[in-house]
Amino acid sequence: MPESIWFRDDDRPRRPRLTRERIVTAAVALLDAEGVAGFSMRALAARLRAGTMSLYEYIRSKEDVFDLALDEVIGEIEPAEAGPWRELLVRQLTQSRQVMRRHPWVPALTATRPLLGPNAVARSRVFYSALADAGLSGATLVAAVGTLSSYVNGFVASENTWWDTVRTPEADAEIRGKVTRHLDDHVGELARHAQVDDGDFDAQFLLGLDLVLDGIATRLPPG
Amino acid sequence: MPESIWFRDDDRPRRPRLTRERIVTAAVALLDAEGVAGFSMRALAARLRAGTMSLYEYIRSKEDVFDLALDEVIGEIEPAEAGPWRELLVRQLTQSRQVMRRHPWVPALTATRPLLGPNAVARSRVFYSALADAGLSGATLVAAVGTLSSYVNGFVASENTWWDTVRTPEADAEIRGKVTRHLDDHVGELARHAQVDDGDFDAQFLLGLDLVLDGIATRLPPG
DNA sequence: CTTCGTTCCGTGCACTGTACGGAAAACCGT
DNA sequence: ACGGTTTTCCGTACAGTGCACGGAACGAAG
Repeated sequence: MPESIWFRDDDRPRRPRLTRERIVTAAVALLDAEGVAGFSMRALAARLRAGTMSLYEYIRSKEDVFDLALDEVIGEIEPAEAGPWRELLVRQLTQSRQVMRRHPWVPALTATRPLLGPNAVARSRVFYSALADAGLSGATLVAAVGTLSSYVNGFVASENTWWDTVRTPEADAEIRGKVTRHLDDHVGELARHAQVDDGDFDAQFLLGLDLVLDGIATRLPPG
Repeated sequence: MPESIWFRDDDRPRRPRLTRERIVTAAVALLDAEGVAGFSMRALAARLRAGTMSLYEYIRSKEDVFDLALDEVIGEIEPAEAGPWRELLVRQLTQSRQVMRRHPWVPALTATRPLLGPNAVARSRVFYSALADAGLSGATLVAAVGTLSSYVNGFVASENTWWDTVRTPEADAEIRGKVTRHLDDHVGELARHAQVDDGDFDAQFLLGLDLVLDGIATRLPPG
């Protein structure tokens, strides 16, 4: 009795080789490995041992895949739960940065497309409600949230491009020196302590974040 | 006497049809008209009424063109001269935003590549010296500058993607409503005053900017 | 077994960036 | 005026892209 209920799996009456999930997972892996430039539908299909056009049963276009992959990795950010607004936001944003470092292609994509996926809006709500609880509302609330996410995005974007310029296959030290000298020549000693010098991005990140948070704090109602 | 000194132009003994400048100008125009996705070397060459491969006498790759076009439009930002640090920065950043609105492809490109062109570093120096004069230095100075440029980039990027989603050929109002409702459903009334509702980006921009500047102000030495 | 909807995918098309090598033109020394 | 060199121009070609189309293979239902 092979078709007995005990041997069937009614959760998935159809069991296609491909699924949207499998595609998205593979897309994230491919983007991690090759970057946006190295990403192609053919390479994605190859990774899944499938024909290229099979993918199009599950997604409408390459753009779709980008949107899905983006929301997928945004899902890796676990929403912070409770705590004072400031610590909560620091935790949340630190995690965001970690995710974007793990998936360096994220800032490039977020710059082009609106983030409307379920995970994105869920994370966004964390910011809104944290700051609303703290006492913000209206346009100020929107400005605060926007500023915070702009900050993470911008910071990690420049962090990534810095590693990219330095991590080029050859000439690790040579290029590093070249760029540093280039900047030194033109910006002068003002940027002496720029990331360029030491790559201490962790400290810089928290420093800038504190700055923004201080700005937000001035907008909070007294108490 | 056609070769008389009065009819010659000794400034340019060689006078090629193409020049790097002409290419860059055309590239900016093409990017303005078609966006990053619609930009191609063939289209660029066509705009210059030249063969595609002629371009490669003057630039090494498409990436080069992007870098040059980027620095070109950054040059449109006229460096603010004097004045109290805060007004100066507001002026400078407002101008940056205007330029990025005029050339909506800028945020997408800055997210990927380091800004090392002459105009970019010149503008960057304006920020550094303004804040240095105000009393910042070291890592705090770097953090402040980074935060400010992240803010403009991020703000305009989301501003642009918003216009893109809404300005889609068909269904101006329909899509607008769809997205608004989508966000309303998930983020709830917290974002009621989001850009989504009214598109009053100017006010929002200044609001967020003030927030960041307040944060910076807390780092200034007393006096 | 037939029918029908789903899944898979080979082929083809228009288009991309750019390597290569040759034609044409502009310059220079005689 | 003429040969040689260098600079400018670009046609062709190649490997790659996203995806439209239409057919094959398969599973479930009648």
